[in-house]
Amino acid sequence: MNPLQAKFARYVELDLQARTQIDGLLRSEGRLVPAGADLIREGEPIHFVKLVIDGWGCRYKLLEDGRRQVVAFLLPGDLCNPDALTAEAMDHSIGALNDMHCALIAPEVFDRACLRSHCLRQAMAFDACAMLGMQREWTLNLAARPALARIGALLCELHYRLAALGLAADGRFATPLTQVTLAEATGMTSVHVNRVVQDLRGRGLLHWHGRHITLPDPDRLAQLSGFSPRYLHMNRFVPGTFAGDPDLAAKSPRVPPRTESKIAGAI
Amino acid sequence: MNPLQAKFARYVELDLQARTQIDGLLRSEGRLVPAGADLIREGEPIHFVKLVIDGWGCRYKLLEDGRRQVVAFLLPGDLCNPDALTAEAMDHSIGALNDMHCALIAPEVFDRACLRSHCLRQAMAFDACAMLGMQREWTLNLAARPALARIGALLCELHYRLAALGLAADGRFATPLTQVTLAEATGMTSVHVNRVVQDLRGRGLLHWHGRHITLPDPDRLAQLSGFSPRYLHMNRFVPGTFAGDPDLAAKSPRVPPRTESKIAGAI
DNA sequence: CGGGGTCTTGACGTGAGTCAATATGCGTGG
DNA sequence: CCACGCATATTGACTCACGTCAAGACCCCG
Repeated sequence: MNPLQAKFARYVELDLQARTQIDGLLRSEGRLVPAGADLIREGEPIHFVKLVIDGWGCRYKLLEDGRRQVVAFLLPGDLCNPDALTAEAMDHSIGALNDMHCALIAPEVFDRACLRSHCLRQAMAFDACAMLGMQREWTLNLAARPALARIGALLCELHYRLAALGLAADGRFATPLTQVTLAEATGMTSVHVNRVVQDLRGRGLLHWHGRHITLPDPDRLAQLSGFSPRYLHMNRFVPGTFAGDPDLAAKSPRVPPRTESKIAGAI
Repeated sequence: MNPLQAKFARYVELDLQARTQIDGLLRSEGRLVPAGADLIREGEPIHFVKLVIDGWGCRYKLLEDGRRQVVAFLLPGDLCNPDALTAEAMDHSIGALNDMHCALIAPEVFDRACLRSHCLRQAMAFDACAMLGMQREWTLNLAARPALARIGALLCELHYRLAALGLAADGRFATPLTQVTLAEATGMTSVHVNRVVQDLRGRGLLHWHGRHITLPDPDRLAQLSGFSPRYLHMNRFVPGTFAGDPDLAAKSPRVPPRTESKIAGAI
């Protein structure tokens, strides 16, 4: 099972037609991007739809002062440029966190595949929703949550996404993250990331040694961090890991309580 | 000229067919959402594609502690739920900042219009790029910029988007923003927003009285705030306001300098 | 065995939050 | 036309989460 198919199957049930088209896409030319290198840079034209097959990447922007801000993580199965046919120049850069295998898909090929399968089109639409949802959630995290919750929520999201791909089990997953990268993503200093990480360790919510992370109690971490996976739109995925509790799925889609606004109902 | 058409014309040249389809969409049932009310809430099903005709809205999420975080502003011509056919439940809420007129478009009608015009499809794709781009830029703002630049960049973006619609001239535009709303959007206290606003006033970069904002020197504010409109993808728009300088368009698409990474080229 | 990237730790500085009081402006009803 | 009342804006004093700086420790890899 390739990662794109694994992810898409979390959105909708894929029929044979869709799986065939996906397989077709996967047969595109491949590319190895070494750790630390860029897949594409801000301002460059977009020639291919790129798909992460293996390894992690990140979307980032450089600031005036040279710092870099990571605005998204790319995991296996993630599309780097679904908008190849539209946008003519990148408004951000994409870098590899570890050695990263990508498929380079000609935009026309990509488009044709979408035309040929309704399921695939649907899955792509879900994926776009999820990307926007993640970005919005990330905006909220940075704006509104204190350091501990911020890091906690990021770890929960990564864990959830990886679990959906079958790349995490029992709260454990391999990762190329460093505390510096985490700092670039959370808008904090690596020094402060370090202190927060130790705090999480102290609370028994995180084991992180080298290239492996374990979340011993994802539910508690999620609660502490205000993480709820709704924005990922993976309707067909309820992680076994997140609960011995079978009612989790039922409890989860709660609407946060709203202190009554002066004007009553929504439309 | 309706605002949707005005915006889309900044992405691509609209042919007659596209303009006809857009006019068709605009004839949908309308709705008035009073200031402070919600258009739709997190968790609710999506029945319509909604288009802001007049007034301002915002996307927001509520936090555990009751604060609300604004993650995007919706201006005339903005689509609230282009994903109506895909996502079954909202992962955030949409509220009106002032009295807001919306068109409620049946998803099938929306879809049909897109099918019938290639231009329209293209414009929609651009708009999706822009929405993602804005969200990423906003992520970066919150994570990496100090309060003054954060507010500056937001004001620049709003000004740019409004100017593209013809709703700002000479740096001046009408707005329902309050310092509280601005605080909810920038992840700051309204107290601190106030101090920053006064700082901006003191520097002669902002006039803000009641429901009108003027940016006396948008270029300088943009530079101070690190704002560059690339991420808005409005290729066919170079604001007169942003420059007596006709070379601005040529200068603008710069790639920020990159301190040489250990591993050389991008692909 | 050495070296660079990574992680830790401590002392100290500061931007932004908190709390709380006061002003200002505006829409409404008298 | 004026008075009241609420939303919004402003101010000052004090606190604190997180940044800065700098030194060391660790650890994997060649």
